[in-house]
Amino acid sequence: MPHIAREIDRFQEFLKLQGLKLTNERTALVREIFSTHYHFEADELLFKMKEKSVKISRATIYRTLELLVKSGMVRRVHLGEDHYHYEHVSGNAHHDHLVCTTCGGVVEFNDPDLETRALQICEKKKFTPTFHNLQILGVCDSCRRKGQTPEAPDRVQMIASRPKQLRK
Amino acid sequence: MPHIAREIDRFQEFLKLQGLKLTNERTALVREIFSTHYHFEADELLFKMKEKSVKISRATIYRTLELLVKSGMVRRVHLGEDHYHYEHVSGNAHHDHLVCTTCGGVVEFNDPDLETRALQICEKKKFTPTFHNLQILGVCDSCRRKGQTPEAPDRVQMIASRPKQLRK
DNA sequence: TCGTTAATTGAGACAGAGTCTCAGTATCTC
DNA sequence: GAGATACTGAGACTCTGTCTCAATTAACGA
Repeated sequence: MPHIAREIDRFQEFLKLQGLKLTNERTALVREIFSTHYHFEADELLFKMKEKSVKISRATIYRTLELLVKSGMVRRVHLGEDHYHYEHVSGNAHHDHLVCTTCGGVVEFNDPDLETRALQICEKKKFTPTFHNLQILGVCDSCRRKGQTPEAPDRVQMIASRPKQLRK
Repeated sequence: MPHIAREIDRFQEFLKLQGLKLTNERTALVREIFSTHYHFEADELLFKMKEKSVKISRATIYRTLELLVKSGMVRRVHLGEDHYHYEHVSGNAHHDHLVCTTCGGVVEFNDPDLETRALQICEKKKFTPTFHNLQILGVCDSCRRKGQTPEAPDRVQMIASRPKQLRK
């Protein structure tokens, strides 16, 4: 997979600039993240690696994710749950999320008009923005067809989440 | 304070509809939330009550907040930290947040154009929205004047947070 | 290729936010 | 006022995430 090799190179370059090292663990994680996952949780990554019998500790997972975020290759986002989700950044295009509170599905969108408007608001408030994060919670088309009706606005606080894997 | 009495009534009405009871603890929490705080954390509330020598357990705090969220009187929001913040809903006007990553300050804004655009996006994606949550992270005017420069976009992940109170 | 040095790793302790259980207590309704 | 039922507090527990420290490994130069 040439595409993944490129990501690994990109990461290595970043590491070198910081005087840091590319290890087997870091390589394996970049490979995993950029090959299959899109939105994922740290714990999920830990589980996947265990499944593949690649031994990587929780501490290393979190440390590597932090580096990937710093390098700009991975983004840390809130999707309405009480912990972080991560997503890899391939096209570099900023985007936001529609999160279905019924099935937990996530749809991305990028809307230049919305971005522009957000910048105008910042300007008006003399605020220097660096990052923004918009989640719209609701019910996706296919869940709605299945008869799911949305909760009253402002009361939706939980989204459907996958069953937890065992920790150890 | 007639205004707070009204909020308590509102909550009681909600509780009655659900076959639930208004207790001293719940009343005290509504009073606290609607009298002084605006954005607050569960733990902060716990601490304030302790300070006032009103004995309320953590479990009750969380249980009551959940009810208040269900009733629509309180909203649960992410402000860029890894745990929830709450805010009471008085005017019922939806708003979003500018969060300063330097001082931790929060500025609210409500922008009809932005809301409209968000709805249009949902329509296009056949998504039925119920709630949305937009945080713009960056540096506020007064911090910028003090010479704080923003981090590179997409790499800002932490915001300044107040020192933690002791748990117990 | 080898040795040195400094970064990295894993195990497990720790911390913070939030949930759950259960026995004792308070509220609401009649 | 009594009974039924919901509520509370204490503390155990879970989950996410961080930290420490001894042992390991990558990277660089000779």
